[in-house]
Amino acid sequence: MQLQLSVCAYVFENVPLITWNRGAGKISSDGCKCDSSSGSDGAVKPSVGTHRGGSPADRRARRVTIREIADAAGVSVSTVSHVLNEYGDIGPDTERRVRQVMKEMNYYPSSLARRLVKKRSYLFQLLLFSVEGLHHPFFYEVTCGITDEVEKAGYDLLLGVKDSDDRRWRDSLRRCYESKVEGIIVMGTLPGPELFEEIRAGGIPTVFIDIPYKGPRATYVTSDNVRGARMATEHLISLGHRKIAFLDGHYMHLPAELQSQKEPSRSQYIPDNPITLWGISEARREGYAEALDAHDIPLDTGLILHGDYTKAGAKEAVLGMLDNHPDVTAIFAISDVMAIGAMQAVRESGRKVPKDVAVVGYDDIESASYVRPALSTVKQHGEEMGRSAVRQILKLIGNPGETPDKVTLPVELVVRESCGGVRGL
Amino acid sequence: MQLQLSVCAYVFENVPLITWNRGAGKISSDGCKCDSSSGSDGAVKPSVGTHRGGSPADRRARRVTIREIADAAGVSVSTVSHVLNEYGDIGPDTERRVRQVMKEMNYYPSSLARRLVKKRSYLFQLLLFSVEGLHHPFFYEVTCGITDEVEKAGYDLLLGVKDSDDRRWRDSLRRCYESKVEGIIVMGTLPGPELFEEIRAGGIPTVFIDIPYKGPRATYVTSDNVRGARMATEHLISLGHRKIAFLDGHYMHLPAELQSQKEPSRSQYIPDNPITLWGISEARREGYAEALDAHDIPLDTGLILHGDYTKAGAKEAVLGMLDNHPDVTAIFAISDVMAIGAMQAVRESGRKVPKDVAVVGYDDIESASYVRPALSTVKQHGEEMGRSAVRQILKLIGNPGETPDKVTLPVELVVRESCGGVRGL
DNA sequence: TTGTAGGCGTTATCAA
DNA sequence: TTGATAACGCCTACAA
Repeated sequence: MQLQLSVCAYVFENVPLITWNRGAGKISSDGCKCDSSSGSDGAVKPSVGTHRGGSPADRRARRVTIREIADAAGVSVSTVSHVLNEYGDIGPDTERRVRQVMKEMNYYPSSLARRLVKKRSYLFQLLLFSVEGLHHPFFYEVTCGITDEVEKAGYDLLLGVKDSDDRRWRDSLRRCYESKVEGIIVMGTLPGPELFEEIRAGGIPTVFIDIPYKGPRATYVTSDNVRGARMATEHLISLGHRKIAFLDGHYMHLPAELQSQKEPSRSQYIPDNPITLWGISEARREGYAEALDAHDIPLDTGLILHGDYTKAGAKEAVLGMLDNHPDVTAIFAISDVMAIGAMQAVRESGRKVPKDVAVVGYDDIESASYVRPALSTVKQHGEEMGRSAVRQILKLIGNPGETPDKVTLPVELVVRESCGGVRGL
Repeated sequence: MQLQLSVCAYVFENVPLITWNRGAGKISSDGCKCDSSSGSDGAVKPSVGTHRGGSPADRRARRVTIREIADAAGVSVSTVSHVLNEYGDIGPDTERRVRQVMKEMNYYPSSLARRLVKKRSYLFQLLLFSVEGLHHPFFYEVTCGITDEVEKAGYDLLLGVKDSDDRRWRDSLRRCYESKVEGIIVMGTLPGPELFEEIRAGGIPTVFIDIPYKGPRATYVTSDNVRGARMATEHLISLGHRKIAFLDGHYMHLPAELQSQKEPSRSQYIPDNPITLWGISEARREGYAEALDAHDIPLDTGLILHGDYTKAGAKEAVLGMLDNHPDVTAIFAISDVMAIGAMQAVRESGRKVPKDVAVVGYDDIESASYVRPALSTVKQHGEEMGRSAVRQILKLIGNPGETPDKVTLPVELVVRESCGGVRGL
């Protein structure tokens, strides 16, 4: 009863009868607009002759326009527009009256019209390329960061999710062009390198998240993957491990000639090259290699595994390795999901985590703190990455001409139980 | 080199010089539009006099318009429009020529303009209310389902995420009104019951996900929470348990007079009432009660705990209960996160899962299969819920007048290890 | 301080 | 089969 009452009160307050009457085809009690059938025009102000009858397929509720507000308030449309946009050049009582009418008539200016006339869409597009059955590790966090920042900047955010192996990704871009979005944020596993070319040709400011591509109007934000991997590896080293396996995911979409190289060197990262391609996978391997190098541990390519970013893939890879390299005492996986698969493999081989084999992951997904032993890992700041991506787009828009450099966010080593380093060795 | 080449090829193919030239302020080689400074008009067709100089702040790349296509192709705008919308009443060579020009000039029709004139936004809004530090259990899946279905229907999706305790949620709705979105999908933990009233007053077709509210233009999709809870509980019963605790989350935003009742009865679910409020929490408790009832097990209110949907809250609640009711042999938690907290509590109390205390959760989050013992749980079909939500909106739009009934999707009991029911007792 | 008029890039309605 | 023209709802000079 309580609730019922308040609902009614609300309706009466915000949906004035004048509107209802119009919608129902009755005679309007104010203003000057009449149905096309009735020619009587006894209104106070005839105003300009742009009035016409209701549109044909008008089954949905009529929307109030600025003109109606103007008529009802007895002022011109520009006056209404000026109070709407707070020009501050409208007389106080005029403004009051206009605002009053707007509220009474439940008026919301059409951003569609506004955008058209302003020649700006105030729209960003978030494009997520997802792999079937594989959660993006921090889509949720990134999304929260993006939406918040986008809203603060006065933009709206369009969301699109596409399967990475869906060949129709060009449609998504076409929609971006038709919507005239002012910026694009791309994340996930790309459907292919052609996307870069398309983005480049499109010319819309684009920020990639965790995808190292820099073009004329495109840049990226990522976290310090080299450092994160190095921290993880060095932590293991500090715990006394020297035979440390590296559990890789898969290669990014690199040009063919780079893909074939199994061991890309740091030199492939060419900051001056407008098209820079260097996957996070490579970055983390680099960090791993750096750590080993710094401690004079030779890099054994036999200890570099590929888990395809899945739990099952990781499990299989680790099981195989444990056979060939029974002396391995630690595994650094570049994703938590693979780390969890690795832990299962270790156990299935009859060993214990972390006593026999220590494991460190990457991402700090929710599960990392739930599994037992709790997974040590490298935490990225997803929300901040999202916020940062939006800020980069804003820069790209405000400063065409110069492309901001990539943003590298700090990471954090989260030591839990799986590396055996909580207290002493 | 390979890549470099293809990029260049692409640029040349799709961004014809004519456009570049214009952008650079040089003389256009075709068409009839000139810079405001130059008055020479030696074009083929003078066409209508709507030409004006470049807009003031035109630092961004000029967008090609339908008029320019028309001029370049030597036809009228309506002809281009007809080609664009496939009216099928254009001569084959005219059409070919127009299409050719569109491709050459890299033309993408403005959906902004189209939407304005069509008086339809082709926009849906997804509104997620998120609680700080609490992931929605299947936001990812739901989102995938929604985006796919939305795109199929020819709509675009606007995304907004708001903190549940953010008082500014009305802003999000205002933006919906200004964008003239045709439908809203709401999910998460609502900031308060006033939202229902606002949604109702707004009159935009709305579908809630897992929030049981039905109004004049609003309905909801959920999964069969009563059945899911009943299945989970009965599974426990079939395993021989009779002292089964129920680990609740918290109450939905119910009207005050309902909130005070600690034990809402089924009768509160009134399908005929336009405003139906019944949280998933209540539904699952109902299923739990049904199961007990069907097996003549008395419901002990002392076994109903509140974990506040967090791991820590659940842990604390279970720890307390284990003290007071040491005879409890099973726990049914209405979220996996709480189930995981419960398992930790059980262990900390010196008991084993599932030997001493069996645990079943709800949601089937990723972690459920990662924890040990792997968590038995009730799986909901998030993606399908998303798809379904979109379809309901489509119905609501196509059929104003009648509001489709709520959609209840089936659930699945996933038996893993935590209930001890994998093989025998 | 307020009003008039033109235009944003489409589609729709007629007319040719 | 094609073309001219009036909206769509708003913003913005410029005029009064």
